[in-house]
Amino acid sequence: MSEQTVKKEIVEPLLTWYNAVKRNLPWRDKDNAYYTWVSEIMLQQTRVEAVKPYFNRFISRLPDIQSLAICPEEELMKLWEGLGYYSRVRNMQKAAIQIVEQYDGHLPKDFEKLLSLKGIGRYTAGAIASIAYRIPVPAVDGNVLRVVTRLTENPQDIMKTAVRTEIEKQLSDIIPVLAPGDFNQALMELGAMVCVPSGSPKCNICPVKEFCRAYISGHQEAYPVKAKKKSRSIEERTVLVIQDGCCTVLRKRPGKGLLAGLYEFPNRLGYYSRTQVLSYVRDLGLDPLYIRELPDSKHIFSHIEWRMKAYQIKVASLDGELTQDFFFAGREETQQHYAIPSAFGAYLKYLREA
DNA sequence: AAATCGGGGAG
DNA sequence: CTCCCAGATTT
Repeated sequence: MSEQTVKKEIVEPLLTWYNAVKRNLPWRDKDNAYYTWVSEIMLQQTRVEAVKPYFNRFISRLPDIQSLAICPEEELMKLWEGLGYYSRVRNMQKAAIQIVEQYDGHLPKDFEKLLSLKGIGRYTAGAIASIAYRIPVPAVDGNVLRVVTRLTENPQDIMKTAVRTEIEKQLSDIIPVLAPGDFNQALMELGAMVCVPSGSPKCNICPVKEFCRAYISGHQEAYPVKAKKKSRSIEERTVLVIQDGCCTVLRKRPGKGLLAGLYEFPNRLGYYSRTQVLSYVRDLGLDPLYIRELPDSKHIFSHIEWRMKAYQIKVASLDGELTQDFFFAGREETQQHYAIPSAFGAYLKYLREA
């Protein structure tokens, strides 16, 4: 027996429930498509609570698409520092430039045109179109996939593209023309607050439980179905906090790959001994005066885990140039201008000991 | 279709 | 620990 489709009867109770209990979020009900865009990019794979402190600061500094388009890279990355998935903000700036050039600085009021912009996929295009412009298109994120697979007891793997496409089609058939944005947000709000991903869903307070096959059968926890993730690989690294009288050595990471274009303490793959570290520091053109070990730390990315051993090395003040991309930076200068990812968070405190 | 890309909170 | 989060892009 094939799974049934999501019922049109959920629309009204869902909208009523949403209007009664929705959270007051900084980007919600603001009638500004740019705010919707920024919030949706920040919210990709990121919890509402994590986004809150970033959103207002970002909007204050970059209040419109034009200002985003011309923002210097260092400042842009600093605004995103700690939020992760840094290509999101780089893509957003590329799109902003395109919007200024092609659309007179206004987000296009068209799903396909939104979809063609950098960093805007099917979910985000649907969210902006429906929330900011009342265009009746679905916006299927992880919340919606969970809610809908429970409503319909859909046993398919939600990671498969075909499943999401099918759910988009089902939702397209019931999405209310008068309030598409509220409907999409209501599904997401329900997923975040009631039909939750961790722990038991709060079916007792669900406005659409009577239309939910999983609730009726008591199999809520069986959905959504999702293939198990591949396990993370482990990388052993040695992190170097190299300092003269005032400053600490930093490096700008390559423009592609992990943490692209962010700043970091010099670090090497593998665990180095003191002797190996001193040899490496001399190779950089520096004159080490003394060395001590710092506490180990660990950082978990989505697909890699760094296990870090670290050293603090005092070096003589330098006359000439450092090799490669390395440079000395003061503490204040670093905090103001250089975005350093959380992976190095355990060693930021030593910036002050330069 | 699978891999890459961050960081933090919940259980 | 594992899993997930208002996913998109690259390979």
